[in-house]
Amino acid sequence: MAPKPAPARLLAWYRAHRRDLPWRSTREPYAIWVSEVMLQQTRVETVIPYYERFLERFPGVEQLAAADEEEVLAAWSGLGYYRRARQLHRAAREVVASGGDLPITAAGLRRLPGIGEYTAAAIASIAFGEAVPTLDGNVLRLTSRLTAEAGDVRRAAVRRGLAEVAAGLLDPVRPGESNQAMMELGATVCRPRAPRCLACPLGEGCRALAGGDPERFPVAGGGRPTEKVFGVAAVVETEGRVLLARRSAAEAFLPGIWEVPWVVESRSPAAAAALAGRYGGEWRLGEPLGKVRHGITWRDLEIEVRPAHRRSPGGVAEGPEMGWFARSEMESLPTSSLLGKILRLTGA
DNA sequence: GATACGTGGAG
DNA sequence: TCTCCAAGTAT
Repeated sequence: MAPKPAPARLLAWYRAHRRDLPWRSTREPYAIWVSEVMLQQTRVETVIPYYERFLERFPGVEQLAAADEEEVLAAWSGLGYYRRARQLHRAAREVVASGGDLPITAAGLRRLPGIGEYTAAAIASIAFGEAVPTLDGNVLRLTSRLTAEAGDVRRAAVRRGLAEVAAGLLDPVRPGESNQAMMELGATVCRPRAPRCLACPLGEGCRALAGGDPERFPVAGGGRPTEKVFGVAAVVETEGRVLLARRSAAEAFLPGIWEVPWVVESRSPAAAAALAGRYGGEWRLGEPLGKVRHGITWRDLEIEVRPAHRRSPGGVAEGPEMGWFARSEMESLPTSSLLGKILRLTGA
């Protein structure tokens, strides 16, 4: 007899091991919606009491829409990410204004404030039976391990591939239950650390388990950890204008981005001296921050970079273009987040 | 694609 | 104490 297909094994496991959670005893769209928004980046145990109190206070979308924002926020107080409460409230008013029923497809739900890709799929599959996979953190981890996905899961293409894997685990007749089964499996068995692979119904086909180190997945960050490096930035300011340099378009990393001249080099006094010498300053590793000499503010920086993105000393300063810009002008330039940090550190 | 957004639990 | 991060979304 052939072994049961994966979607069936998954469902069987879920029915035997699922936790009894308040929102699992209903398929009412509003209740599912509230639970899914509350569960965004928030632990199940934390959500439970909030969910029960919220539904008692606002039993349906009409009551929620009729409430003052202040009341809604009060009910949310302590849960965190308060934008969720405001957007849920706003969305409830939109729903009531357009008839009182939630959109029944993921695409329709997706247009409501506070409902992103995940939440739209969750509500559509659980409350309305649409066969769309939910790619939350749990499912991402589960599918990346099943396939031993080596690509960075922050990349859109990799995530699309994992969504395909999740779609393959869906029972088309019970997509909501399948999705919850994947999330439950990810939360209780395929955990971030110390996964319980012996208890996993999908262990037989899991490539990460076969590889011997499931915790290696999901891969984020190009496969290599970030490293702390020490560097220095030169904020050269004259008459209210700041000297910026731009990389050549030929450079692979951040071409065309304006930056203050800076170097990044792992604990290399030589590199620091080279830059300091170029601008006539004197600088040594470990000196206090914000030293000003002749209009030049030198900033020590400790930042995290990926080894693949390490540039040679003075990489930016050696770019083909240099220019002076008022701080107000910089808002319209393509700049890196690092520039913003540096300018904030050096004040107005 | 990187970041900000809140809080509390686990290792 | 400290880091990581948990059923993400919006910008």
